[in-house]
Amino acid sequence: MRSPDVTSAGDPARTLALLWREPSTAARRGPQRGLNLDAVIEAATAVTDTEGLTGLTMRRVAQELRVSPMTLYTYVPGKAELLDVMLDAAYGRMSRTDTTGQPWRVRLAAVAEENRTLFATHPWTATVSTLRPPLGPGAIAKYEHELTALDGLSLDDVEMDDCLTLLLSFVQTNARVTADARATAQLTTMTDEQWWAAAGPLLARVLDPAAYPLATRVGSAAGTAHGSAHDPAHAYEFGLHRLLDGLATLIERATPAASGNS
Amino acid sequence: MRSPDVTSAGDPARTLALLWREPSTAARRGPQRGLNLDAVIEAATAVTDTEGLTGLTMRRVAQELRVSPMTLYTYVPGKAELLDVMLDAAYGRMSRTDTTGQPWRVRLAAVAEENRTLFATHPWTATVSTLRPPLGPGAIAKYEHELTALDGLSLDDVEMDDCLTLLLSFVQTNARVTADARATAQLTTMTDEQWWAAAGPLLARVLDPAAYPLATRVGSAAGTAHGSAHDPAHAYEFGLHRLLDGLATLIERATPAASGNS
DNA sequence: TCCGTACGCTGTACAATGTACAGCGTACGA
DNA sequence: TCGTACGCTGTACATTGTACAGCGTACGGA
Repeated sequence: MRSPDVTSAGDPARTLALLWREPSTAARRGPQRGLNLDAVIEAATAVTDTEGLTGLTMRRVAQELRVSPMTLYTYVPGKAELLDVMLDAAYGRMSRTDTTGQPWRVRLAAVAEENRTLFATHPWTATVSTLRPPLGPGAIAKYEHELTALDGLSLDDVEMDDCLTLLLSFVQTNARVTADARATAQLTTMTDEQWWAAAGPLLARVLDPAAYPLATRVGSAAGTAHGSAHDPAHAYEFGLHRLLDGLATLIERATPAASGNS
Repeated sequence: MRSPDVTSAGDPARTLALLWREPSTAARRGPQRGLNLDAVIEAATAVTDTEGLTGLTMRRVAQELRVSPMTLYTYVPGKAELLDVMLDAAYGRMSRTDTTGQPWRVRLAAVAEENRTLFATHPWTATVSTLRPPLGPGAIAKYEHELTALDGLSLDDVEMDDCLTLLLSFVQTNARVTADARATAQLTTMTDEQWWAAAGPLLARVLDPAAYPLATRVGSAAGTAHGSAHDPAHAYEFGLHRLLDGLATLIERATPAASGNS
């Protein structure tokens, strides 16, 4: 697999058959299978949860299952398809809170929170580009559930998709920062705090504060406010409120009296 | 380099020295240098602009410069540091519109547009995680310039950084989709449209519309509205307006009469 | 003028990864 | 009972970043 970690990079027909567990073509012959697809998914997910996407190698998963690397290829066409079924399975396991009857802000906040939990449980899911989503049962159920949070408002179908895309995109981007921080810390054997502690003084030696007054003032203020340069939890709270405020002007445009209602 | 494409993955001291072009330690001895750092940056940027981050290999850049791969290591400590100076150089070349005196919405829209232009000119810059930004002259100048767009409003320093981070994060995420689409198309030798044309009918065979009414209705509506499943240009317009609306409630909180003013 | 040495440049080599390929053995259907 | 489809495996190759050692150059000091 090349560097962009993307879903649906394999053959669509083969991938969809795998996602929907289409039954095998003919009667079984030969030796009994020692594993099954779900066992492979489970092992691969366990490895990736703890070691990140860089730890997801066919050899590593095979080792976990006490099997030769090439054995995996009898359960999965390739690594790209494995990633697809892993992600769809994770989508399928997400909890889906029933917020029927609640104000739209509460409903959307719940959707955001469910995705945030997914990204916290499986950090690698935040770093995968789902431009071509895995079209499996998990992803479809997730999409259906999340659209219900936007149903019944005065939005047309395209606007519903727009709002959901914007919201999920924000949550994923925020989670990606955390996942990247973890991966970078492992890669450089240095936490963000350690890196700033090393880079800050070096920067101070070459940087003229008079030439960049705002940058030095705001940069140091932001740096000391949160522990490091970026605080994803703070950015999440801040961004989610701004974003919901922004959606409010769209959702409540015609009926300002309905503020906060479903 | 491992899979996450991140900045500042190398030694901070070595990287900062490179970014700020600190003069070499002692008097030159031995053969004349055939190249210089800027030539390497230029060649690497040209390669990456056309072939994406996957095309950025030391061998490929060396070939461009008609030099052996290992020669590059006399100009740059490693690939990680090369990426840093490439990015900082790109930041340094960005145009910085003077929007002094304009309403804050116009100023922030200009900042967004400048970044959008960067990502359009150098798509790979959108796919790099700048969790630990390259602390070079280009990045600092960019930060200073963008903060001026938020100066003079009733925001404190931390809020200024919050707003800028949220805005830039949105623009980058939007651009990353476009860059990923390009990379995926090249990787799979299939455009997004072709992929949907292949996957759509396959999905229709296994998907029960009655079980997922919203997903099928909204999904197809969104799909036909824009040509494909995602239209980054549409998502940009939609998201930027929502986001500025959301910032408005913060910026204009105390002085609602100042709506749209600087 | 001449030489020692610092340094630019290069070829070779290695580790890690996805996976093509061919072989080996198993157990089901006839 | 036997042929064959199929599960599993070892080997092998291409692609990466880059460590290492060698080779030759040209400057600083005599």
